[in-house]
Amino acid sequence: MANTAKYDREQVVDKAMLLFWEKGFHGTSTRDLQRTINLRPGSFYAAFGSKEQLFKEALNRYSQQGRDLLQLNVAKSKSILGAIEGFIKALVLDQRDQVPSDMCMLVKTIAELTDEQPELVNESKVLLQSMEGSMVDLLAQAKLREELKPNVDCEVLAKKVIVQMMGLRTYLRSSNNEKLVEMLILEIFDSSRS
Amino acid sequence: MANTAKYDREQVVDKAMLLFWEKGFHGTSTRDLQRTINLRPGSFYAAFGSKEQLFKEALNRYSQQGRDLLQLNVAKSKSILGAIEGFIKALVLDQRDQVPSDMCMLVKTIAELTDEQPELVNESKVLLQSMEGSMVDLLAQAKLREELKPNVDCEVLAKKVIVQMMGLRTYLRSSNNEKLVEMLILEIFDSSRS
DNA sequence: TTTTAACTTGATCAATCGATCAAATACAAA
DNA sequence: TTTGTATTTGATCGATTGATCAAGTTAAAA
Repeated sequence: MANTAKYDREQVVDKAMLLFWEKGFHGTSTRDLQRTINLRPGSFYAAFGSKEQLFKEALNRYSQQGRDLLQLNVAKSKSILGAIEGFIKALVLDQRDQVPSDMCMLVKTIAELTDEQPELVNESKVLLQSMEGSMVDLLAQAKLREELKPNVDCEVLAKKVIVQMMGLRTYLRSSNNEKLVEMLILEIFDSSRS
Repeated sequence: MANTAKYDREQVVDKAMLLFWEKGFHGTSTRDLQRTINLRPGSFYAAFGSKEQLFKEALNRYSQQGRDLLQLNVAKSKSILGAIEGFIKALVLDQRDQVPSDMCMLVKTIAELTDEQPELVNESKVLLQSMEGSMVDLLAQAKLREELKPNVDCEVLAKKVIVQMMGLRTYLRSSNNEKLVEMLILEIFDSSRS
């Protein structure tokens, strides 16, 4: 009936995500994008509608990658807390030289954008909430396994973990002090471990 | 000998700073700026040279405001730790409805910009370092006054405080959870107080 | 093999970007 | 009051922005 697209949508979104992650929404031009993903304007707008919609898709792709990394660490670690620590270390330190920014793309987005892009700000907030939810679930499991003190509030602890991750990644970007960041990652659960 | 400028440079930089703080470097156009500070292009470029130079001046103005707020809290508080807590509360919570963003302008800048604006990224890092230095000095005073446990490393604690501030302001932006943030501010010195 | 609809391509749109400049204006010094 | 110069003004620069579109190309369905 018709011609078929010659590009792989997943690969394209992935490349766009990396560029957006590095340069931000306003710092990335549609021509940057089109060159990076090797699509001419017609194909670009037929596939994604607008720069904003592609960014939204990139946010979700980014978030999915984060979930995958967390799942990977849960699978390969014996303890839940060890898995979370491994996840944070991998995300914040080990992946450093393989990704375009030290900072979380969702954080970069809520930091950069205003009410002029409400959908993108909101999507980032929702995805961060979702990550916090996954953290709550894992900590609840850790509590069942008696890895945590019985009086620990998992929802509060999850929020603390997210706050630490946000702070540590930002601090790493500003100071490049890996030693300190590694130390503080290991301290996250210090007062909650059983 | 000549005509004299009709604008107050400090007021102009202050207004520009607020706009940059809200919308970021790429999100703020020179026309936005010129309208906000009521200067025509000629005066604008005669006074500041470029958008980038004005942004740099705005960063320093922002940083000076932060130092002033810290100094104010030191002056009106009996204890050093109380002063730092008061400063953080004022900055993160009380000022919320009077400033254009929940987040630190220096953090927003290092989050948004790349090697394409090395001077602005570097200036932000330097100013953050300077704030950390002030924090070290205050904590050293607190230690002398025996507000801190004798084994506390002031330089490490200062870094922890900065990490917390970065994390908490970002988390507040993403979740709007003032209650939690207030609680976590009060916990910052929990394990260091004598 | 022909048809037909989806996809690709490159030119191009109006709007806006950061920045420049000549002319008009205004004020301090002579 | 006149002179000289710094400032102000608005037009305008070339480049780039996000996005549109018609023409050309491709491949699945008939």
